[in-house]
Amino acid sequence: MTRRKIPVTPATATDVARLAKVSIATVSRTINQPDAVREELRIRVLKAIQTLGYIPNAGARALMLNRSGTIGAIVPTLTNTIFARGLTGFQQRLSAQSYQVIVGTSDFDRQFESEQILNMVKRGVEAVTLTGNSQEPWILQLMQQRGLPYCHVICDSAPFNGHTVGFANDKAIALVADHLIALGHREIGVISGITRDNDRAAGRVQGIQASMAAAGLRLPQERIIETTYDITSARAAMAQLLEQAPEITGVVCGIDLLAHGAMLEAQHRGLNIPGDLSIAGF
Amino acid sequence: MTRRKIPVTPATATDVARLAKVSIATVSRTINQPDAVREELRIRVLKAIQTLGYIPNAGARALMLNRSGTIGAIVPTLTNTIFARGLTGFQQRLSAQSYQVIVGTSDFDRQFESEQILNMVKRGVEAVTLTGNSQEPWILQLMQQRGLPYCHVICDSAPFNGHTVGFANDKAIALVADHLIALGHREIGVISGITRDNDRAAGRVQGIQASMAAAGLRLPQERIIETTYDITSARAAMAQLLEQAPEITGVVCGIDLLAHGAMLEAQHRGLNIPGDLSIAGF
DNA sequence: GTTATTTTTGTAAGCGCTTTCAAAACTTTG
DNA sequence: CAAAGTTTTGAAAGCGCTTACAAAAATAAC
Repeated sequence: MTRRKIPVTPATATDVARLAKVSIATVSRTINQPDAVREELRIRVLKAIQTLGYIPNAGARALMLNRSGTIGAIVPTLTNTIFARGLTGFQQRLSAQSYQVIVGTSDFDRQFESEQILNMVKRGVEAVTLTGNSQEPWILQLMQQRGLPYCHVICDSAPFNGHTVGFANDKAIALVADHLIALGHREIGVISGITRDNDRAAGRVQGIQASMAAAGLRLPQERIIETTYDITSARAAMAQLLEQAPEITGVVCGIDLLAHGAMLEAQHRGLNIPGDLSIAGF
Repeated sequence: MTRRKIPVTPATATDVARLAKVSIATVSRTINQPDAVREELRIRVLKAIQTLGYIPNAGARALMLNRSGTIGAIVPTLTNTIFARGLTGFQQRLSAQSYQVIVGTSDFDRQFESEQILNMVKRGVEAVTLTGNSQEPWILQLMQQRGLPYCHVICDSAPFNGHTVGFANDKAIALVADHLIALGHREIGVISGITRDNDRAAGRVQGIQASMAAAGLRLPQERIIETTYDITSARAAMAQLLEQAPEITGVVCGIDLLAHGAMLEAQHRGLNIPGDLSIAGF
């Protein structure tokens, strides 16, 4: 079995230039503007690239061009399919423009989120997409000062005149609550995500509150349960809600996953849906 | 409202040095080895960094140190929670070592996967984790030649003596099939992921085949349905399987998601589980 | 065959950073 | 207080690349 020689340091443009007996500038040109190089030399260079297994160093390139070709995206978590899907689409779209996406997960923690963004800035991302609008102000200001474009997603307003793509979480879920009220429900509970550092979750609770207030209904604190986004916790939240407010006839959930858990728990308790209880997701 | 001055080009170490009236070397040292700088100067530099909003350029740093501080991870898709979870853990662990993870999705396409890896190599990742072992050989060889560490995950063997972390997909799922056979099932169907470019899926089908062969059972082609990983397709696959082989009494599914879909379809058809039909996931 | 024009190539500077090496500034010592 | 040792600092090189600019080569015009 022959042993292949392992070059410790990968070939650089200089190596290619030497082997092809051209200047390093010609190597750069054959890669970036092939038409500007006479065919003879171009072929020599290409051959040298081939034999050396040369791969251009994107970092050095970015340093010269002041363009990294990367875009950052912050999502709370990858385990929620809605974000995973969104990210996938984002990636595919940008990949077509030969941009690479750097993803960061904030895990619903503002401070950690800022760190991630800062890291991206260090790495020279050319733009950043953010989930929601509850970032720490300093990191947003930092991006603005640097003229680094960024965009808030899944919300309709943002500090510092930030761009947004999304909808009004409160208004949207209010429609759900309105519907439940129209059906005659008066005692309504809420299962929400953790609202701390999560403007989407907080906005939705507010929307429900607004809808109920408009209908002259009260939504006491014990009818609002916050929980993490997983089935088990959602079930527990539902259990707690039924414990604290057995009189409720309707439940509005911040996201579908929570509604799923709520339904499981209701089913487990022998409650009939929608006979005994209405459960709405979002 | 005062208008804040927007610096078009972010501050560099040189700017900091000028403002703090020290050499650029001292700036670098204050950041990387603060103890080597006299307190007076260090404070001056720190203050300058503050006022200029200086953020070190990670690319330039990587260029000098020949270390990018990034690690690549390729997964087939983010929409499968198993990968999303794995990635999250991976990220968190490496984040603690101040490494940043660059994720790429192959979408179960070898060629696209190679492109993603190549991109990572250009970007100077210090290591790569791969899902499965069915990468295109050239890209693996390329990494080996560069002495770039990589590791195959969720499998137990790999070309070119690659490192692996995982289990034998065929052996593992064979246990499932063995169990079904032990329960007395003789007519068994399989719902698998698309085996093309997916060694895990292929290995699992092989494992089931081996198990059945050992028991003297046959697994004809029409009892193996391949499908994409989503509930709707899984249901359709189950429908097709029941169509083509109504005599089956047991179904082994490549992953739990497929089993879920299969159960929904069975339920929809009024089949009793496990009375009429046994369905196993993985 | 000159000269003017166009195309192709190489030289060299520099992107923002780290680090060696030597000079400068302090501390000890005798 | 000078000599020797120790610590702190800056000048300068260079990581791998792109690109203005000038030099060289090829082509066109006379």
